[in-house]
Amino acid sequence: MEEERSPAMAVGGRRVPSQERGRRRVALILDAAEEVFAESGYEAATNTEIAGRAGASIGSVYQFFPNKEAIFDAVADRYLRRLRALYDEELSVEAAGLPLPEVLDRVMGPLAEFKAENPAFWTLFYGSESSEKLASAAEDLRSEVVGRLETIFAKRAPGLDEEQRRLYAEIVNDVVRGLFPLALSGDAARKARVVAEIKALLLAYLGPVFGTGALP
Amino acid sequence: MEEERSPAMAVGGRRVPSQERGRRRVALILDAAEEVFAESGYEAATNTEIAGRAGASIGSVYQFFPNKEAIFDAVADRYLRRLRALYDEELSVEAAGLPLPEVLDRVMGPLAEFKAENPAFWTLFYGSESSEKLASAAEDLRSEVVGRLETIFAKRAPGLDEEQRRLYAEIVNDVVRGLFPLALSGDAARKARVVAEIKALLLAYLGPVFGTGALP
Amino acid sequence: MEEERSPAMAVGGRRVPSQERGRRRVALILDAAEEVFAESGYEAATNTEIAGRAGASIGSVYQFFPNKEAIFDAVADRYLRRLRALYDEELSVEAAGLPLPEVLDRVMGPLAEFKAENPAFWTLFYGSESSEKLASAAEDLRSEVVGRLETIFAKRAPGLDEEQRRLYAEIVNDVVRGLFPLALSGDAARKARVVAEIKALLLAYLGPVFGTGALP
Amino acid sequence: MEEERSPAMAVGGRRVPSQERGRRRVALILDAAEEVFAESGYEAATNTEIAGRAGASIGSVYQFFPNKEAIFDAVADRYLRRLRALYDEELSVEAAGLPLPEVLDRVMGPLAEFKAENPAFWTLFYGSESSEKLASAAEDLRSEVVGRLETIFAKRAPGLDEEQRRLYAEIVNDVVRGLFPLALSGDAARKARVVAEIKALLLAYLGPVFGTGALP
DNA sequence: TATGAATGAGTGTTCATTCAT
DNA sequence: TATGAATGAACACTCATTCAT
Repeated sequence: MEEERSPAMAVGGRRVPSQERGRRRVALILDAAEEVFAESGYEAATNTEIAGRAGASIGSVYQFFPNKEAIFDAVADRYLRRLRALYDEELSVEAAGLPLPEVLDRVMGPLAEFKAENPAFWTLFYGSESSEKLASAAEDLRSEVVGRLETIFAKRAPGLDEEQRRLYAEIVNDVVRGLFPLALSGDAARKARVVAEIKALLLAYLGPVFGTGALP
Repeated sequence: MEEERSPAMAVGGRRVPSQERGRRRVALILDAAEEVFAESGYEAATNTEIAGRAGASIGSVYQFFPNKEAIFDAVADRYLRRLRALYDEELSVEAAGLPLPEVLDRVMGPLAEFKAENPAFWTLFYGSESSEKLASAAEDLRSEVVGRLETIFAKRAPGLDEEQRRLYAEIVNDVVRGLFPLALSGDAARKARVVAEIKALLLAYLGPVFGTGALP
Repeated sequence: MEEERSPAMAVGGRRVPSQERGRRRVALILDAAEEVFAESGYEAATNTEIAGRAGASIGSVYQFFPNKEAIFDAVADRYLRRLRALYDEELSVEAAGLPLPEVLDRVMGPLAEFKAENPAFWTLFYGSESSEKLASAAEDLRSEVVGRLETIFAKRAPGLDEEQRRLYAEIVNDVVRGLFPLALSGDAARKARVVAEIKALLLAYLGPVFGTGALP
Repeated sequence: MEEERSPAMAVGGRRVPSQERGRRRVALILDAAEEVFAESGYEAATNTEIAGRAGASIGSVYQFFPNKEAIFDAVADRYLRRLRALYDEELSVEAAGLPLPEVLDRVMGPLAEFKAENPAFWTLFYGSESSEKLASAAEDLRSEVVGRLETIFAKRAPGLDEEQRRLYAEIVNDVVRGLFPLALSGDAARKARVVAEIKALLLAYLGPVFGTGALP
């Protein structure tokens, strides 16, 4: 992935690894951190555990990250970049003109794919509100999605009050966020069914406002 | 509060306080725990802090609760009892026959009221932390609400496949849970508006299946 | 010692020990800390070592002191109280009227006694300037002595410019402080000799200004 | 600086740098170390910080110094050489014949100059920390000065008991060392005044023994 | 030779839990 | 029964030192 060339460190690292070895280390640490944060939550995760799973010594971790928070930030940042890349492909401005069901597919599709490929992601970002750390990272993610939805809604219903438009965007985001765990609570068939229900739900709600057909 | 006569301890207590004084102590501890858990989350909360706010010594706390987990369980249990009492009033079986909008009011009303009266509740149960502890408590709450919704839906659409019915119940629960935080992100007007939107959303989705009018 | 009834904790403790057992603990910890600080200096001293020598667990130490700094402060405070008590006896205002040699005895005597009884004291307070912690504690001690000297000098030479008087007081303090280690570098004979030299030195310097006889 | 031709490494180095480049590196490292030791004290100073300020990598530092102690020793040694050079000029054997006030000037002058030019020096050597490391370095410095004073005193009072003579030398050294910080606690006027007082103090004490005039 | 990544023992500190009084 | 002192494993983080490149 091109956008990860100069990685994580941009966010708040201690030392940008200048050797190839260091760059590999950082990636391993982030992978391990992802796992551990997801399993235990931010508070309960321990740097020692992260180091252990990354096959590194604790000192090595601190060579690149000044503290636990920075590790988390780097993980969050990596997620954000990846999700943004996914949405850049599927939910660009042109997508606004597609029929509403397809637009919804393109909202939920990347998220589903992302969730499948990054099992830690959902737990981490949408499974918490209490830790400020987590909440702020989740907020970044939320802005990303809500912003894109607003743009699309603006294209489809230019006359709509801006605040109302934003509310729609937020509702869509929160509905998806609220229902996605249900979609993963079973086998593929179940999953398909729940996703279909979510789509039905949103279509019933949004159709009258934004029209269901393709934009002319 | 009547429903707490034979109290919390049923869940995981060490010793059922037979003296009035003991019962008061337990209540104070739970009140304090509620506060502390809400402010700091389960992990970061400390038993010493809880004891302090309850005006008790740490030794005293351990006289009634064998460990931190038990305190949390008791808090959760108390919530569950209170919420159940609220729903017993508003969402009894007879409510199933009311017009759908009113049914939805009776689903969301108690929750809103409860959330308002117990500020710790939402943060604690729906702001997980991916801790198993929290997740299991949240699951109990979820069953409570989903079960009631199933009963109501069974009344309104007896022909519906049971699994489908359950899915509807779960979706309603998750939508409400997913959108409620948005409802509280602003002033009273905002709140009313978001709640109205949630209702509109659910009506548009459920109306065709369950009918919007009162049951004959 | 009467003045240590409600001890150390006044300075910045975490919890005032309410049980006798706790009070004994605190005293043991302070004794150990005194030793360790003296041997290793503030920076290099470790709380674990202090706990170990006090026969306490590390947790016990933190039960009474919130951090290393507080331990040091308590040690310093204890020294200050003890030294003050000593000087209260020997260097009260009336002492100002004695013959100068005796005044000097009463300046150096308590210090010598104190140094002998508290071997850690000198190393700790007069052996450092670099650590701010130490420096500030030393400053307190210095003020104590310099202040008393000023009072005495004021009595003996009321016409003297106040600033000049203060300078004399500071010089005496610093000379004593600077030469005392020499006084302890040998056996009793050597010690007596050096102390005599210090007295001679100060008499030669102060005599012309403050007179050597008793005040009328 | 001439006296550093075959440099510091004599004391505890790992490898005598034969290249010009290496010699410059060592000097830079020592400069940095001087700064860092002075700012933070021996214990708190970190080799990484030293390396950083010297514009070198930590590995590079270890190419020249086997450990932190060796760096300190080299710094101390450099000071000693410099101070010795200064005293070689001003306090040579011939100086013994000058009038006593001038002799004292030549004792204190170089020290004042040296202290002004090497701000780290005093803090480092006379602001111990009760570390053995520091103490031993300070001892070297002390010997240097005390030795010279003994020589001078031997010239001026050949009949004096050797031990007594040594005691005088030590006292002078300790008085100066003890009072110099006071001399720097204010502006130039204050400084001059305190230095004058020190001189007066020492003259009053030494005059009767060593005579104040020039040696015939 | 220079670089900087790797190591891990050690430090201050916290907190659930136990236990003596 | 109530109190609060005692315990120690665990955690975040540092830093001297070594070693691969």
